[in-house]
Amino acid sequence: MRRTHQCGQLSTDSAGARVILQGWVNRRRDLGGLVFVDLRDRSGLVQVVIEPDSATFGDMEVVRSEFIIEVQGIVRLRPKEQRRVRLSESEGLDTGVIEVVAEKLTVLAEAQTPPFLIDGTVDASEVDEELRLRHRYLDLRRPEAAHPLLLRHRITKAIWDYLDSEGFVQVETPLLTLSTPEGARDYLVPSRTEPGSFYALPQSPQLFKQLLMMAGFDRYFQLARCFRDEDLRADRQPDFTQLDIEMSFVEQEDILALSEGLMHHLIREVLGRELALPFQQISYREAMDRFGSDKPDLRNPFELSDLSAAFSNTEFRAFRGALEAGGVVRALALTGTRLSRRELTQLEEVAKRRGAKGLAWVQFDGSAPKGPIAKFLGEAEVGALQALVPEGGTVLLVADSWTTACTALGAIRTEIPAVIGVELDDCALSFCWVVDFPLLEVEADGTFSYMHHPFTRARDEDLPLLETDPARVRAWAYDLVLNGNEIGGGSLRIHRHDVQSRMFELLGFTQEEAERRFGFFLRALDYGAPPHGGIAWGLDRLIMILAGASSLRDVIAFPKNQRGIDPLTGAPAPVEQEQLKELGLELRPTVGEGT
RNA sequence: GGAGCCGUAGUGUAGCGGUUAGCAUAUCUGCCUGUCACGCAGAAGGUCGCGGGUUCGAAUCCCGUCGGCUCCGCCA
Repeated sequence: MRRTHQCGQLSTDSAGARVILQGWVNRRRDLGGLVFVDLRDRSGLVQVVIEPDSATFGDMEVVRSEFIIEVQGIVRLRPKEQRRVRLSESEGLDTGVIEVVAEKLTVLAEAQTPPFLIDGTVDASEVDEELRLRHRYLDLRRPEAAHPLLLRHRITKAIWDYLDSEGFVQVETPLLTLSTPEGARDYLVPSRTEPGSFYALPQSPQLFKQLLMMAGFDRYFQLARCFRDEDLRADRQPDFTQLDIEMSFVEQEDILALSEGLMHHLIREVLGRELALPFQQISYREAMDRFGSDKPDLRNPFELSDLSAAFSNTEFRAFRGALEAGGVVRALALTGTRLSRRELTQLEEVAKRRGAKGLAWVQFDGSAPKGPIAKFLGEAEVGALQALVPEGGTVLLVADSWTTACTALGAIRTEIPAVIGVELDDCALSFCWVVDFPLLEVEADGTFSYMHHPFTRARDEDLPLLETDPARVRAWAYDLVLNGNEIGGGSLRIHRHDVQSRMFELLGFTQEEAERRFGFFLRALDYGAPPHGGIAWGLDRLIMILAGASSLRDVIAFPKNQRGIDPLTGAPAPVEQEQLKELGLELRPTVGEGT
């Protein structure tokens, strides 16, 4: 290796040293008789000065931004009046006080003018994101773009260290595996050796990690790549990374405690902050009741309340209809806040998007209620409403089924801070657990589907309900929530063949179907499966929040755009006819160009 | 599958019925020995995403389409 230092390593201590640096030209300032170059590598920037009497002065002529050059020279303190405490944003580096006087300058690689400025003078948000992703290798030269990846590295390092010290074993599970029904859409990979058959890329290593427990691996983890062929969002990529954890002979509290310990370690290591443990636990029911969400953001001060009783004799037809249909009247009280018509309309849109038929509102500016529904309100109802906003303000109301009313107001609750101009503390790390999820969800057609996944264990005391009232059965399932984002979820698993079969049955699988899809797994259960459970963290999302990013794309080296296309490589792309033939595949003429 | 926002030199933007399509920055040339977003002078650079329509006249208005982003559905 020729280089003796990295740019950012140099400091006043290096003064007088002869160094060889290699890096990119961040900027060039040509004063005619004197040329300055800011040289950049991963460690930071340092100023190189080429003096007119230098033998290498002429070499500078051709050098442009983003050329890669080697500079041999002497480090010296800058003239006193020319010292800059900080030239770069890189923490604490004081290369602004020194410079490298070039004795020899060699161009290692020329570079075209980049399609967007990457010298730190333009903020990334001002450049079209697609352009940046198409040239991601240029984008990542910017320290701000590279930062989330460096943070990511430190986070995964902390995870490895902590789990290793806790006796966990990292095991890799296959990427080419079996498609299992339901859940998300699978990515399929055709088999050449078994024409007509397909692998699926794993949506998660769920069954493999359970098999590892049956194999006696006690404590397992993996930074597992997972694949789900669903539409993308700012916080959803088709291939993403889970921290997958599974433990044997444990109960729910053991897994929560392990997760908390790990999170505490991680936050201390990468942010130098101390988390208060344990995290608050909120039941699913309570989370929905109070926050209208199963991933409540506890930084948000507003809460929902129930006014079903107060409106039991209401004359307001829309509310009475909802109550008679077995629904509820729920409210979101905004003490001291008045909203404009325009804002109320905007919020009503939010409620409607979540299935509410409308959004009612009442404002108190004294004791008289104002708003379109005020004239339908009896004295008791006005009293109940006013009790929610004793100092005046707005009450937003939705009457509907419990789920719809809670969800709609929950969505509004999330919007409120932005609407009324209150900022949630973005430095806060507000963790909580949501626990006691229902085992099952009732579909529109009245059938049951699992809420978490079909391997989730029901709470023992709720088991009798499976026959009488399955919707009320609670699961040993939990989600980890950070600032209103679901960043992890897990459960205790079924470890008995008979219980697992019963679960499949309940979910509408015929015995034959269950055998065909999960036979290998049911057989494994017959050979002695320990009680076990685990959790999977959405690693990308966690990093996104800790990096202060607003999109998963910022924390993934080479992300895909909203249509699942990688703007850099252009994937996915058509393949040669020959490749299809080998796989025994034929494209329908209407599909793609199919070259 | 659906809704919304956005597409103008390399980049970021102004212009919103008649402009030689403006500005900044980058690029190129010249000058410049202490700059650090160097400065100064000059030059080049535009199918106004694409197609159609309205109009005497369209970057501008209308329709369609393509692309990007955000959201709903979907994501055990």
